[in-house]
Amino acid sequence: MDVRRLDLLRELAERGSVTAVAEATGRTPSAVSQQLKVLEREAGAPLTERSGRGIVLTSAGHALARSAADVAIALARADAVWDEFRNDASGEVTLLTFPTIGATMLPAVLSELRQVPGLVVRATDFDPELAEFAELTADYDIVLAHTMPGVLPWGGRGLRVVPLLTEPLDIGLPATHRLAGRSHLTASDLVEETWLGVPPGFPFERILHAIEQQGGRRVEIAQRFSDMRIVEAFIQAGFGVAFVPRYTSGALPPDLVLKPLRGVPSARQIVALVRPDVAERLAVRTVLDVLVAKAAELGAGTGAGAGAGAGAGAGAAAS
Amino acid sequence: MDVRRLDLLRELAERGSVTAVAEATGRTPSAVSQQLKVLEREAGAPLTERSGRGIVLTSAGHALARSAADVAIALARADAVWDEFRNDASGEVTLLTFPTIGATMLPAVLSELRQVPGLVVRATDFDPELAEFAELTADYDIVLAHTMPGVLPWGGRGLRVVPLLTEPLDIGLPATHRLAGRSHLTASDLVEETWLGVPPGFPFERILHAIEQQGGRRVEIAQRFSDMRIVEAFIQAGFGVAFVPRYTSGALPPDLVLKPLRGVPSARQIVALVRPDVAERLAVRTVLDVLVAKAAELGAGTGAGAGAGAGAGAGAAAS
DNA sequence: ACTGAGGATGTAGCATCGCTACATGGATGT
DNA sequence: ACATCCATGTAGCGATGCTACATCCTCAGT
Repeated sequence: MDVRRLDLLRELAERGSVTAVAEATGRTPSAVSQQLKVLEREAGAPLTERSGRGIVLTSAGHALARSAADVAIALARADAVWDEFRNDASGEVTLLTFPTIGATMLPAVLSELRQVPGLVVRATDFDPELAEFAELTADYDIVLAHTMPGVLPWGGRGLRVVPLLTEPLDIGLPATHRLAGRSHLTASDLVEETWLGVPPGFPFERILHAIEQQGGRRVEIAQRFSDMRIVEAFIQAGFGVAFVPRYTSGALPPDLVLKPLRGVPSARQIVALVRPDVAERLAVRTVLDVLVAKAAELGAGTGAGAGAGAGAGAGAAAS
Repeated sequence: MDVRRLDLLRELAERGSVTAVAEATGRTPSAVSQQLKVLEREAGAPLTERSGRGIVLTSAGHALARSAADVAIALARADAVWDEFRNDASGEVTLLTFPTIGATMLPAVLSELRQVPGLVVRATDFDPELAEFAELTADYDIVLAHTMPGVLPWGGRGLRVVPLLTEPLDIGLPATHRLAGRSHLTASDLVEETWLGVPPGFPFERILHAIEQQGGRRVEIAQRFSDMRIVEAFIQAGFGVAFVPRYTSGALPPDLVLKPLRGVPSARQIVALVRPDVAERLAVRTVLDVLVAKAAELGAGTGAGAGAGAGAGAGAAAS
């Protein structure tokens, strides 16, 4: 049972096609196919079977791929222990962020990480639909994701989920709005309003549904944007009200006010998603630690607590 | 960090010399040396340093070797999971036994294991001194060892210790002996006797010291044998008394009687020693399970309990 | 039904890598 | 001083894993 071959099987389980594995590992599909064939011969049982144009893993294949993941973890841990021993957190860590947190928290995180010699963080932004977050861990070491509390559609995949922040979602209003003087708002205040929503499939939607349910009627959604900057601009311009995350919106324009929502739990959970094997890498854990710490600062600044285990070392976070 | 190279380092940590690793892995010393050199280059720090004719691991080398052991465990576990999946416990398991248990328990164990298709057990006997047991795990998958309760000189090495049996050590007397009618004996009964001992360094010695201490004088040791057959023959012939293990002596000659000792704890602990990585192998675990079960039968037959966790699956035993 | 695209898998050849065989050099013990 | 033991260099060979190219199969679109 060669490790490199097992690793290929693990990749196949994650990516689903020989071609994808080949691309991801910088080989030709032929090479991957050959190695899988050898592995199959060594294992003594069929691991894949054809399905339409592609292939799928047999149950035996899945079983073996699971073990392969454990091996990958052990191997990554060995690397990590070694890097710790040498106190060397160098290496490249790829990170995918969604826009809001990328704008507010990431600069501080990266500037702190610049202190670590040899550590290179490559960050990119992208605002995927909820379901896609997990898939992206195949291509990025750390994926920052946001979702509603209690809704964790990943995790079944064996991903490590590091909680960063539980962030309240306030209601953004123009300073001139009739509700702008209130200390807080309720569902019934808001069902009359025109809303700026998010594209279908994005996390915020559920809360709006809760408001509709409690307010007793459907709200009108005038526009749908995923980019907060645009939303803020539209709020200012009087096109409607919208959810605005309390901490990660950065400096708000003076004519835009945030009001907490009462009676409807409105918060988003911000987490980092990491594949368990890459979570072992010292460089990755270093980045995660700083993320957790900075997120805690952000949350502590206004009183609301961060997710959990801030500063406790992300390596110890549950799966 | 290549796994094969890490494995070589692990072997080096265990065996202590390049030549020994080369022999054990069926290569030339040159090949081993080259691979270690490459590993060192990859790791970026010296792993070994010369010491006289040979080499020793640096502290960095030890650290990495420890991780290498973890990787080996994960890899062996992957194999085991796979074998379980296929319900295939085939493979060769080498086993080293000391004489008494080899004569009484092993035949039953091996005949039961003959039922398992593809499983080949190669057993050898050898009665090493206490300290050597651990070293032998480098060359044998399972090493049956005996020691006094509480004395576990191994374990620090990271070996898995599977308890099989706690066996009382009775006093063997000729049927014609003045003490042969007693239901049990005490230290003071025995200090007057001429003894048949074991060679220095063998486990039984400590109990004899305890008897001397409680009896208030030194006993006379006429002969020293490690082989129980010889001891029994000498007891019969009236040369002295000796410790005789209660369960593992097989069919005793009619003119030899066993009397329990009171007041001095006299028992030996029989355990199986296994390297943690080979302990993961399904074939090895299968053999261990049968060993544990048969040992429990042996102990239960006369009322005294076996060590612990009989039949609970040896894989779960503590390290 | 025909055709093109996408995906897996064979075949031949080539480069890399890990091994052996042999030689070298330092440390040890007689 | 010499023989011995052990680690380590060097040259060369063979296995192994890759690429390039070709083939086959399935699905989708016209």
